[in-house]
Amino acid sequence: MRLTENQRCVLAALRRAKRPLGAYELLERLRSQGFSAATQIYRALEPLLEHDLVHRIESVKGYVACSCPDDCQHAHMAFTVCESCGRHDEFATEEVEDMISASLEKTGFAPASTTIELHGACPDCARRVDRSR
Amino acid sequence: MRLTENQRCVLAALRRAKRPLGAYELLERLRSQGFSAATQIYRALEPLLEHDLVHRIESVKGYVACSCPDDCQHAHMAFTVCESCGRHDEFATEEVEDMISASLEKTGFAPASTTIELHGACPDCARRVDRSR
DNA sequence: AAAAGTACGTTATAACGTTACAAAATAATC
DNA sequence: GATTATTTTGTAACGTTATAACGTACTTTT
Repeated sequence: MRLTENQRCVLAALRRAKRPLGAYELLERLRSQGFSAATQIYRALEPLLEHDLVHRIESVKGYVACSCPDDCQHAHMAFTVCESCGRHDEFATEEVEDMISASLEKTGFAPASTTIELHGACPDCARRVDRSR
Repeated sequence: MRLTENQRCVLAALRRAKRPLGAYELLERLRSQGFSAATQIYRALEPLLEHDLVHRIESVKGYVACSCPDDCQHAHMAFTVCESCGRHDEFATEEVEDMISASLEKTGFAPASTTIELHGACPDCARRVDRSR
C-alpha cells in the first residue's frame, strides 16, 4: 500500500504515541506539520484503518498504530487498555478465535469484524498498586 | 433498585426497541412523554448503566436494555450485532471467560471490564442472503 | 495538452456527550 | 405538620467527536 504524505504523518504520530490518541489530539500534534482541520485527520485515518495499519479502540474513542509485523493477517484483533497508564497492547490468542467460533456454533451468528477490548490494570500498574498497599 | 420516572421511561423505550438506540434517538421517541433535552436521557441512562439494566454498545454508539433475567450476574457481557438488520443479542459463554483468563495468564493483564462486540450477519439475515444468490 | 481521477484545504454542520445552575419534588428531621 | 436537607428535574450553554459539501491542485492516463 502506497501512503500519501498526510497518511504517513498520521501513522508516524500514532507510532510515536504511547497510548491511543483521539483525532483532535492528533490534529494538535500535527499542526506544526501543516494540518489545520479535523477532516484532514479523519481522511488520512480512513485508508489506514481500512488496511489495518491503524486500529480504532472504540471504548476510548482513540486510534493506535497496528503493532503487528507487516505481513500480519489481522484476523480478529483484541486489545488490552490499562486504566491507569493508558498503555495498550494487541493480542490475538487462540482463545479469541475459540470464542468467536463458539458464538457461531451456539447462536448461528457469523461475525465479520469484532471489537474486543479489555480494560483493567497492566502488569506494571497492578504491581505498583500492590506495592503501595 | 428503585427507578425514577425518567429512568423507567428510558428503560421501557429501550425494551420496546429492536436494536440499539442512540441517546438522541431515545430523546425523539420520548418527546411525547415530556422529555426535551439530551441531558435528561444521559442522566437517566447513568444509573441504568451502572446497575447493568442497560448496556452501551460502543461500536454502534447505542444503548440496549439488558436481556438477562433480573438476578443475572453480568460478569462479562458480549454482544452480537447484525450489520444488516441491526438486531443485537447478548451472550456470555464459557469461551468468553476462557479468553479473559487466557489474557491474564499469558500477558499478566487483569481485566476489570470488557467491551466484546461481534459484528456480522445474524442467522436470519445470513439465510436471506444465501437464498438470494 | 485534455480528460479523468485522486488528494487536498477550508468551512460548516451533524452527532454524541457534559457542565452549570436554579426550580421543583421527594424524603428526613424536628 | 412545618422546616430543612437531599435528590431529581428542566433549561441552556458548552465541549468533543465525526462527516458533508465545496472548490482547487496535482497526478496519471490517454
